[in-house]
Amino acid sequence: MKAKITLKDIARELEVSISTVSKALKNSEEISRDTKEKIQAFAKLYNYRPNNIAISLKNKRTKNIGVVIPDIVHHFFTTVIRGIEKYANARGYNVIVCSSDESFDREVINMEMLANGSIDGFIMSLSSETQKKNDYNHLKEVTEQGIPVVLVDRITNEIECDKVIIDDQLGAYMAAKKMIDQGRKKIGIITTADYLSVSRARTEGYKKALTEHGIEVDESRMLKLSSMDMDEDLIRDFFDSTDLDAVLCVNEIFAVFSMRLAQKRGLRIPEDMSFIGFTDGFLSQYAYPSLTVVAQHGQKMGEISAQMLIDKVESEAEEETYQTKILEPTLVVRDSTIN
Amino acid sequence: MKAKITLKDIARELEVSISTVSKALKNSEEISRDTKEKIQAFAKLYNYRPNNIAISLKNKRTKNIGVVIPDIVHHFFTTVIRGIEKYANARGYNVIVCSSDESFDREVINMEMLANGSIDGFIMSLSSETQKKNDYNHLKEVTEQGIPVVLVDRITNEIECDKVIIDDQLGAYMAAKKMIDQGRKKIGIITTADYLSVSRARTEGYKKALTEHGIEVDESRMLKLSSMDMDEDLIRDFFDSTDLDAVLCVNEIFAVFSMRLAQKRGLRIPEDMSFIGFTDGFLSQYAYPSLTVVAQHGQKMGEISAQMLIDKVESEAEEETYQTKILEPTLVVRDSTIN
DNA sequence: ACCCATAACGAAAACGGTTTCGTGTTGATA
DNA sequence: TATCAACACGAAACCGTTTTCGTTATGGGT
Repeated sequence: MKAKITLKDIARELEVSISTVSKALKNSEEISRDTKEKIQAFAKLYNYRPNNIAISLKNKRTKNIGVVIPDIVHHFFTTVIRGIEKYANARGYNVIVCSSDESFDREVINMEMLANGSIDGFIMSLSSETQKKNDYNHLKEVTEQGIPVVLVDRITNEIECDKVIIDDQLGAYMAAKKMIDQGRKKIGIITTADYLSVSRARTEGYKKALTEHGIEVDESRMLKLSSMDMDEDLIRDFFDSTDLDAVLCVNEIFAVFSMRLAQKRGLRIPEDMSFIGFTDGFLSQYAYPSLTVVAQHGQKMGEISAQMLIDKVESEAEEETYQTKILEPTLVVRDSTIN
Repeated sequence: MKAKITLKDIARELEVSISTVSKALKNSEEISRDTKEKIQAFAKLYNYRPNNIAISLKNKRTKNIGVVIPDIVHHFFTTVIRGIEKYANARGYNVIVCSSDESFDREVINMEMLANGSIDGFIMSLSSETQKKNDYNHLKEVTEQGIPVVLVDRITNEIECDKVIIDDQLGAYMAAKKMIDQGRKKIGIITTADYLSVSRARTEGYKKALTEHGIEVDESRMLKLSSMDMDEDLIRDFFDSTDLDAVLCVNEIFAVFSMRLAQKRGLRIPEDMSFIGFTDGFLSQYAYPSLTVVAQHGQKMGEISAQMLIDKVESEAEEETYQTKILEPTLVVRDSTIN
């Protein structure tokens, strides 16, 4: 086991000072050709690498960014992470991932763990519990310390910071309109409670599309689940008690499960009933029939978030200007809708 | 913006020395009751938190663990990450996630980025390119520096370190046997090239089950894709040219896609053809029909890896003993097989 | 009055770098 | 020969902690 070599080791071995070694390795003009070559050769030979921690302490820059998301396993969030990771790595940053598991407490704990020097900034998506409690003091504390934050997808207006979202309302509108254009009249929606920013927006888009096209919004056609977790019984009851010819779902799991329910009842998809979900994941692609979805471009959102964050981290400027980037969703048409 | 407060700030403000503040905050017996109370109150008031980076530099311990995996979006790996993150967090560690994207170069770069003090140890799953090249010098360098490594799922015998895998051969054996017990005779397998440790083991398990039950292994019933990426055309050709009544697939995507192909050809599942995949993800649960799978218990694997790593990191002992933990897979029977 | 243990605190080194500011040695110039 | 710039390098501060090892008082014991 050969231990890591430090500047001090090189200095001792070559009988020069630490500063000389440091400068030589940075190819400083201050050091003579001979000395530089000697030191650089020695460093190469012993595979010298500067200690990141020491550099972080000196620069007060860690080149780490903290990512706090509600769920690592959910497809959408994994694509966001991939986007963040990809962009961040390209700029020499590492990504520390923490899952809040939709829990307020875990979100707070994770942020506190990271906020004491471990990271240069946060990218986060609020846990459902946080959105429900509407308590953002942990975010306020962090921003007040001057740590940049980018909120992505699940955001709040209570915090002033950069934000990246897709236009959920437009996405739902596009989906509902697609169904309307296909002649559907009895369009249902399976969504979650309104405290989730994205669900609220999607529900609004759905309503807007209906009213704009002269279809009355019927509350009995709207199922609001209490969380993003699957509740098979509630969905079953909903299908039993409601007469529908199209269903919009706020995620792909609800949609695919609903399709199976419909199929088991002998309905043909999309002839008898059409389906559209949110999130363009494997489930949608490989479901049978394949699912038409509103694609959220998670990877793109991740990349943009990372870019906004790193730009802010590296900008000297003290300007307190924040922007909200709104991406346009895309309707990916597959076999669960006509056409 | 209230900047972070340091020991020095407290010391200056209270007109004591830095050492006194440090000791007082650790409730050292050396410091008088009065002084401690005063300092602790002040620290609480100004919300003092020690700087992690400084502590890391001092202790040569970061409380970070580096995770390098081939793909963040793949369901199995996300469950592994979740397990790691869950366990690590409970023990006060953070998780730095890097994706190698199945690329050797990215794997090397990521490890080098992290190996210079940023982490206390690695948990990794080899990229397919690495397994193909069979080049593990980057791992050797890291272990030689005394950085603990735990390999998970995609492992190699070339490196001595702790390992966590599931018994892939057994998993495939169980799956094939299930099909045989149901009277299937023409059992195919869709797998990937043998350089992937897991695929090799699965193929062996499949062969073993067949030969043990008097079924001849027919190479024409074995499709070996060059990578984990979906190749729709090759699978289509395979189905066109091969007479099968059951198919084992090394992941759930291959399986679900294959099921759709079979369905499109008018075959009934599981009556005419049965399917079993690996990885118990959403796809398997919500496919139609739902897919029987060999569950790999990714989260459990992650937790165990994290435990092994952290135990090693925190153990003073210089013992060079490594263990390989082999988990048993579970067959999750659903509707793509009879029963 | 002297010795010494003890309590309470501070100085300083250390972790591994970066960077500013000397400083001693050249050689050229006036 | 005195002056001075340029060159090549070293000393030391600094980032924020922890920790060892003093160093003062104070008071008790004799």
